[in-house]
Amino acid sequence: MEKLKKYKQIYEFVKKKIQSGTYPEDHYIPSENELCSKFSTTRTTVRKALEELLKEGFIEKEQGKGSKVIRRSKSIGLLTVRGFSGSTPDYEVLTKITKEPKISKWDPVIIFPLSEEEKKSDSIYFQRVRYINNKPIVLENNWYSQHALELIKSEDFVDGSFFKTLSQNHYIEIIGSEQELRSIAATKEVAKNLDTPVGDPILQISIRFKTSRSDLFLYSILYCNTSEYPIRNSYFL
Amino acid sequence: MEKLKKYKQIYEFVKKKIQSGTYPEDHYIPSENELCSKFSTTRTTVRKALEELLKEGFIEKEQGKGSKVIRRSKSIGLLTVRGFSGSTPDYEVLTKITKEPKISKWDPVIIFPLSEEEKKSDSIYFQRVRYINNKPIVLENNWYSQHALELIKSEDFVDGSFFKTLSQNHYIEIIGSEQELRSIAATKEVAKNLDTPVGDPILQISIRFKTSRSDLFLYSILYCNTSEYPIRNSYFL
DNA sequence: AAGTGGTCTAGACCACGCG
DNA sequence: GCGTGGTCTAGACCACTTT
Repeated sequence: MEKLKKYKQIYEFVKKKIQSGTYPEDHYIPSENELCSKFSTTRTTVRKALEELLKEGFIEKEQGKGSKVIRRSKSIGLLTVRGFSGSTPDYEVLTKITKEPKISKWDPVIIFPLSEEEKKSDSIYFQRVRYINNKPIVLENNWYSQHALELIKSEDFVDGSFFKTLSQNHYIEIIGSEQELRSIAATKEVAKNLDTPVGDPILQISIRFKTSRSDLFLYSILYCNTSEYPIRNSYFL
Repeated sequence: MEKLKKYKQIYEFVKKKIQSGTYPEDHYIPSENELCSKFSTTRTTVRKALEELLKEGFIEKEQGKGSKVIRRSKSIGLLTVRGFSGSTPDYEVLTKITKEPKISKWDPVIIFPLSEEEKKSDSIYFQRVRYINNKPIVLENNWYSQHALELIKSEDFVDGSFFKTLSQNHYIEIIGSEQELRSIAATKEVAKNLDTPVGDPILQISIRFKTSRSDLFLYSILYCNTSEYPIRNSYFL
């Protein structure tokens, strides 16, 4: 799996230009036809790339005018397939591993039904805290099945990113996710990690990531302090 | 605007079959090629319809096998373009208007920037409570600009649905939304309407709906009691 | 080998915004 | 009138799953 799909190339190209500021906020990106000639492809493929940028809230489309870079507000665009690192705009983001990956029992807080193979196997579990501008904002618990993928130590994470590691070292891609959202009161553990009073309202996001390997799912439970950085989501078409 | 777009026809066709149980949970729907011949169209169009069903969590795709109806769990699939009525599975849903549509000032709780025309105009405001199985689950505040659309009385809502009214009587379609999620403590008003203690964790969803009329946006702020019915979201590809 | 969904090509016509 | 994005056609080849 060496070759990047064409629509992914276009997606990455435009995304980088946006993130680097080459395409500034509120400005129009090149038209679909221009991107077509630039990448020697057709509108179907270009539109597929733009559609993904649309879903992730990087651009918005205006019929008859063009596609415009969205003015990014102070909030984190979660709720997309990609993990945390791919979803925050330009804040200073920092991740600390609070519990190293280790073999453990499946935690009953996981609300998604496990497959038979997963149930028979133990899980690999690790915990991280995500900081934005030096404040702890998200506590993240992660599990995956030991039968499907070996234990990966956190020092082996590529650029500190678990998803990037899966992609580059194991050729595993995330192809989708299901999420369930609840508002809960901070437990002692959540409060301690997010430096917030016990009982404060916290957004709990339970996620099941689907991967390109049909026997491997990733399960995450995020606890988000949304008081300063709410979660963003957009939906089009 | 009489004619329904073809991909929308296919979308509605499959969605109805799923909701009526003709395509049961966990079963495969007709293949893309079958749908092509049924509707005398090409895969591009069929795939566009299925993509929307995918985004809204009605189906999932399995490469090499087919598209399967998703087993629906006890949660409300919000966070889509469509409003509440289009997003809950098969529970008994009931809506009560708690504040009739009337002209009022814009409420500063709206986090989205208003256009100049909107600022110059007053807003139409109404409030509803959504019940699932006779429990109040969502308190909904809604605004839109008076300059863009007249006041519509709640007794004129088609099937009690505001969005259906817009579509059928005013030819206005919802084409997208932006959302921002926060976990908050229930205020007195929220607590009273949702029959829950003051201070309980509540999921607040602020939404800006884009419509086919470029000068008209709909603004909603939902307060959701997620303790029994969490909010669902899925994301693919 | 046959059928499925995933990607892609090379066009077409339409609705919309703007000068 | 022209360029933009929105919809649609009619194919092609690929990767994957099942028989």
